[in-house]
Order: sequence, then structure tokens, then C-alpha cells
Amino acid sequence: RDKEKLKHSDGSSDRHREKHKEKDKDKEKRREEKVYTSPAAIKSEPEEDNGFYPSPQHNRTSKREFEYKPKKVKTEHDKKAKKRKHEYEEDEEDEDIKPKKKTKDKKGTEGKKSKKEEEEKWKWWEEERYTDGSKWRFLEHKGPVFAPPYEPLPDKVRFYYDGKPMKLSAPAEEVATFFAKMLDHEYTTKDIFRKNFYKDWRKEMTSEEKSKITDLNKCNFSDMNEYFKAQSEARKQMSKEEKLKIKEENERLLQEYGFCIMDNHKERIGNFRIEPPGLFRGRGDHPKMGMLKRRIRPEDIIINCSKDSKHPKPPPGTKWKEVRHDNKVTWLASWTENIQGSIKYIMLNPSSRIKGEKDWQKYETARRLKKCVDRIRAQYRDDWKSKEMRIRQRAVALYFIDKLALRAGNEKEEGETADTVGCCSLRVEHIKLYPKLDDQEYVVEFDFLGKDSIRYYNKIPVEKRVFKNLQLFLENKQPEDDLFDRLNTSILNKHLQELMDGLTAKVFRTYNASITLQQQLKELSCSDDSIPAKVLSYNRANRAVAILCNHQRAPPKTFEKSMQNLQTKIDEKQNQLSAARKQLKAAKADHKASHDDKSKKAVEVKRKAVQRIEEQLMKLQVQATDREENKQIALGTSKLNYLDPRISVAWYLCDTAEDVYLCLSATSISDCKGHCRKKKKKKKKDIK
DNA sequence: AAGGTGACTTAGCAGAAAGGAG
DNA sequence: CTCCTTTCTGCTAAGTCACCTT
Repeated sequence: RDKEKLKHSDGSSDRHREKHKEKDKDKEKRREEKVYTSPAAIKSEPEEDNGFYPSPQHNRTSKREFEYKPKKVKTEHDKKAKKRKHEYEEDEEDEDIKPKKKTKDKKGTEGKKSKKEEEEKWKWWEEERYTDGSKWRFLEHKGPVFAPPYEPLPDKVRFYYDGKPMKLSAPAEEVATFFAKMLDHEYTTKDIFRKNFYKDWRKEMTSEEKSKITDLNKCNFSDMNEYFKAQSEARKQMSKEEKLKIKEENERLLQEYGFCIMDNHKERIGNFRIEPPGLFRGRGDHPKMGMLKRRIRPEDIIINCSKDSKHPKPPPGTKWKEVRHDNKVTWLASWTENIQGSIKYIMLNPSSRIKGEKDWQKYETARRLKKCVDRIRAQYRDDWKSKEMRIRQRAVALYFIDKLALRAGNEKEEGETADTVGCCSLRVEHIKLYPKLDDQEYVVEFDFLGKDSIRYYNKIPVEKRVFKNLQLFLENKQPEDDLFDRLNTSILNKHLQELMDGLTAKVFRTYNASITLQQQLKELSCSDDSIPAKVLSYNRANRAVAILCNHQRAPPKTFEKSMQNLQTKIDEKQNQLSAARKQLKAAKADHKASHDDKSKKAVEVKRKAVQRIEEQLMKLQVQATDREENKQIALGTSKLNYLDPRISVAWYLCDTAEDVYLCLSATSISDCKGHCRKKKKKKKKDIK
């Protein structure tokens, strides 16, 4: 039955629903009597492979409530919840969210915890999505939290110009403190940073200050810097009570401003605090580093909420720039930032329905790509032979995106941002061709800065046709010319859209990341591995993905030290082990001599001890390996954005590939539980 | 087609919080 | 309980991509 549903689901998704709008509306009317709208059965088709990362399945059993009654968030909702049918779930979970109430009396961490549980209980994935492009029907929130106002420095903290103390006006002083706080950072030694800072700082000075201060090199911020260091030290030394007070205040703020109501549900907001003013810190060689990021006022903020909601109030004596009611977007508030002139948004937390749906959709698109990726690959290989240059370029670029998981590479405005590239924006200078390199033929060397100015360096052998094409693309070009001069992301994505509905360049990254995890897990792990071995296998699989996607990190500052510590522990353990082994040997000898019960028991005891220490040693060694391999690799990003969680859950929960297959056609843990009942209990609590 | 804009996802880093050893 | 290490979270920059205008 699952498979039947599975076939129906996402392939037809929005378009299908669009066509059947009328029918949908009709169903909506009948919602009262019939909650369970099961899709028509469609012939099942055997899956062609081992079932990893299979086709999608939707298991939506109820519709979103369209008529919103603000006053009745909980009650109405609860009634509806009861009507829903969840065939797999356990009773304890058959409850929808009930905003607070039972948590109100308990406070602090307790309250937080149970709130989380409540949110988990709303199974938005079992409800219908909007099909008309709207994102919500009702939205109410309290608006953003502004950065605290500037507090002038105490008089004893001095700024010196040309060796003489100088009292700055509040606006100039504030900007000076931004610089003073960063004194230890190497940013402040960079020319561009200093130049940009100085230029913007002058704008904040009084005319008197402007005429006095003419050279940044004569400014001495070190007294201010000391002061801030002392402050942060004092913060660390605060008493427990003081710390608790701050924590409570933060919690209060979170409770008041950190949530909104969207369509009957209380949802966590992602970033409800407005970014405080400061000096812009771009990544890499950014031409705007050091510029002043100005303070955002209520007059800069556009509020978005529903008409029939209680509108957020601007702070006393201020007004919003605008209040609008646009339910085609998901943001609650926005403002225009002054460095790049781009818009910043306040949006919901990833735990929210609106983010979760999008995330799910992303993986469903990747699953659809899996079904037709062979066809697409065959096509681009064919296109390498095209008579048309633009098609060859498109095909080679797509090959890179697919094989190397490169980003699309939009054009960017020169001089506005750091000079970074992606696939379509690669320049001649970023690749080198080697007809022969060591024992390999047709090797391409990539060396360029990608997103966040992270270096991508890779040497890979490519097919002869690709190589020849690259040679062709390079003909008569200068190093700074575009490699793909007949291609850009919009051309590429238009082409991809024709190959598969919803296909864009980034889908290849998602797909290849997830499929790599799956293959690696299968390859690296063994069902009866110990837990530490499983952890290592998982991390290695995760690492393979991170390497594919070039997710790097600066080695942690304490890396060497913590590695040494671990090595010390390993050495100690090894000593322990050899001591234990000696004792075992002695006990054995003793037993051989006496053959009595007592000595036999002693042997057993020693044997157990050896075994235990061996296990501990192994655990430490695994940890060391893991950490060493992870030195410069960031696993978090792929975990968060590229790996379909169903793959991990299925792998963890199941002992055989067959189990994994079954679990992957499930859409929820409760489905999975049905397949792997035995393992469920033991592992359930670990799975968070 | 070119260029600009808006909305949304993806990214690494710093500091906070949690965990664990002594 | 304290102190240090490790892990998690918040922050916000930097991408992608659709859509609009000219």
C-alpha cells in the first residue's frame, strides 16, 4: 500500500493539485465528514535498485484548517487533532500542541523542554499544503527586539589622539568602541578595513572632531580595549544569582518575542533580535570590510502580519516604516541593510511548519532527480559532441556540477563583494589542464575561491571528450576571461527545468550529497558493529559528503592540545592493558598449578578486566582517528542542509539493507518503527 | 537578453551551554 | 563543586533562483 501511495505523491504534486483546485475546494467542504482523503490507488512498480533513497511518499491524512479563529487557537485545534487518523502512532503521541498551560507553572529549562515536545506533536507533514502560493492565512507576532541603546563609556576610560586624551561625542565614541573591541583581531591591521572604518567613522564625528582627528594611525584605542576586556572578564566572574537573572531575562524576552502564531500554531521565530550596529566583517578579501553597519530603528522596519491579527506595537514614540499583509511571503519583518543595500528578514525557526515543508520538498525533488539522473547524464554526455558551443559548455558545466557538486555560480557585481566563483562563473585562471599527470590521463586541476572564500582545490581525471572541450573553451582567452563564456546560471537552470520539473543546479548538490551518504553508510558499516564503530562509520560517511561539498573549517584553536590529551589517555590505557594482560597470564598459570575453583574464578575475573580495557582502548583509538580525520572538515553544514534525515534514521534503526529499504519508504519514525519493532525500544531514546 | 530585486537557503565562526574529569 | 573541554546555538554573511522591468 505504501508503494501505491508513493507513486502517486510528489511527482504530480503542485501541478496536479493546481489542476484539481476545484476538486480540492470541494473536498475541503467535505472535510468535516471525511478527514481521511486517501489518494486513488495507482499501480505499483517494483523499485529498480536496493531501495536506498527511494521515491517519495506523502501520507497526508488531513487538511489544514482554513478558517481561522484567532481566539480559539488551542481548542479548535485540539478537536480537529482528535479527528485525525494516525494509524502507526502510539497513543501517547496522539496529542496536538497545547501552547503552554501545563508548562506555565514550571519554569526555566523544564518549561522549554515540554514546549519542544508539544511542537513535535503537531504533525504538519500529515496535512495538506497550500496550493495557491500563499504561505499562511493568519500571522500574529510582537515585532522584533531592538539592540540596546548605546551606553557612553565612563569618563575614566580614555581615547587618546596623538598621545593626548580626548573626549568624543557619543556618536563618534560609539563607532570608536566598535573598533576598539576588535583591536586584537587581525582585521584591524588590514588597510581596506582601516580605510573603510575611518571613512565611516568621520561621518559620525562633530565638525570639531573631524578637524582634530585627521589620521587613524594617531588614534589610540587601547584604553578602551582594556576596558572591554575587563568587562567581559567581569561577566565571566559574575555570581550564580546574577547569571541566573540574565538567563531569566533572556527567557522572558524569548517567551514574549520569540514566538508567533501562524495558522493556529505557536511557532518559534528564528531571529527575533535586530542585528546590532557594528563594523561589517565580510569573509575573505571583502572590499567593504570595516564599514559601519548602522543601527536599525523602528522607522526602518517593515512589519508583515495578517490584517485580522493584533499588530505589533513600535517602541514608544516611534513608528514602523510600514505594516503590510502579504501572505505570499514567510517573513515577519524586514529592513534594508546599509552595506550592500540588501534586505534582511525576520523569519521562523527551522522547527516551524513553513521551513520544514520546504526542507522536505527539497529532498523530494532530490528523490525525483534520482529517478531520472541516468537519462540526464546520458543527455549531457551526448551534448559534449554538440555542434553548438553553448550546448557543449552547458554540458561540461553540468558535468562538473554533477560530478564535483559545484555550486551554480551566479555572476556578481565586481568590487562589491569578495572575488569568489562557482561553476558557471569559473574563469580560465581557475583551471589547469594536464594531458598526463603521474599515471593519470586528462587531469583537470581546479583552484578557486568559492562561497565564503573557501578554497576549492581538486585534481581530477576527466573523460577525454570533456578534456578536449575544455581545451577548446580555453582557446584564445586571457586568464581573467570566463571559462564558459556562452553560459550563465539562468541559461543552465532553464535547461534543467526542461529536463525535470523543479530541477535546478543546486538539486544536484542535495542529491549527490544524500546518495553519497547512503552509499558510504552501506559500504562502511556492518550491522553488528559496536556503537563506537558505528559512530566512526557514520562520521566517515558524513565526512565523505563534507569533502564532496567542500565544507571546510579552520582547525579548532585547541586542536593540537586536545589531540595530545587524547594520546596521553590512550598511552595510559595501553599500559593498563598490558598490566591487566600480565595479571591474566599469572592467574592462568596459577590455575594450571592448582586447578581449583578459586583460581578458575580469578582467571575469569582477569579475563573480563582485559576485555573491558580493550574495549575502552578501542573507543579511545576510534575517537582519535575520528578527530584527526575531522581536523579541517566541517560536518555540520551537510548534516543540516544536504543529508536527507530519513537515510540516517533508517540506517540507525535497521540491521539489514532490507530494513533500510522499508524504512526509507516510510515518512515518519512511527512508520519505521513498524518495520523494526525489535530495535525500537533500545534505540528510541538515542535517536533525537 | 540584460539587469535588478526580493525571498529564501546555505555557510563558517564565536560565544554560550553542557558535559565530564578531578 | 570547579575547571576545562566539547558540543550546540545564534548570528549574520553569502550564496541560489525566480520574477520583474527595460
